[in-house]
Amino acid sequence: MANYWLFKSEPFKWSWEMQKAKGDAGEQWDGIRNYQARNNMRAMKIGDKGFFYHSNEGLEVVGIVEVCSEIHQDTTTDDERWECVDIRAVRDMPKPVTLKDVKANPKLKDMSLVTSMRLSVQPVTKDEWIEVCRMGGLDNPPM
DNA sequence: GCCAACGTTGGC
DNA sequence: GCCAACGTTGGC
Repeated sequence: MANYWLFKSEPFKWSWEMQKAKGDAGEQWDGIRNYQARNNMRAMKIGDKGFFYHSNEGLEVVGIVEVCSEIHQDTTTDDERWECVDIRAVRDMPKPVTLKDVKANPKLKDMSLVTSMRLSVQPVTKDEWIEVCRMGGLDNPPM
């Protein structure tokens, strides 16, 4: 069974458009230098789904991605502590879901996006996944 | 651009 | 192992 996640990126560093340009091959989610975020990636399996969130600018969930590799060394560093997975774009959110929308929804009050604001790779529960997808205009979310 | 939150580092 | 200093993240 798939698990669900949320990947944060500042769009001027790595945007949803750039992610989509990589197509089905995907791209490693590199640059993570935080243990909790890395541990979340270690827990990922191929086929897990995730939200792609624009932080700093946009502040919204703009798309859905899929984990497409096992955990491996982050090739942007020689430091063996830092590993990552590859992700590929699956589809756009028909209607991006903003942080404001998430905060305004009582069902999402325990979501990591609200409670662990600074964590850049977060777990998402199945209920949160379904709810955010619904808000984004996807009644039949990729599961 | 500011600043609160919070993770990491390093001296003791 | 504590905790102050420091650096980074990210919303506003």
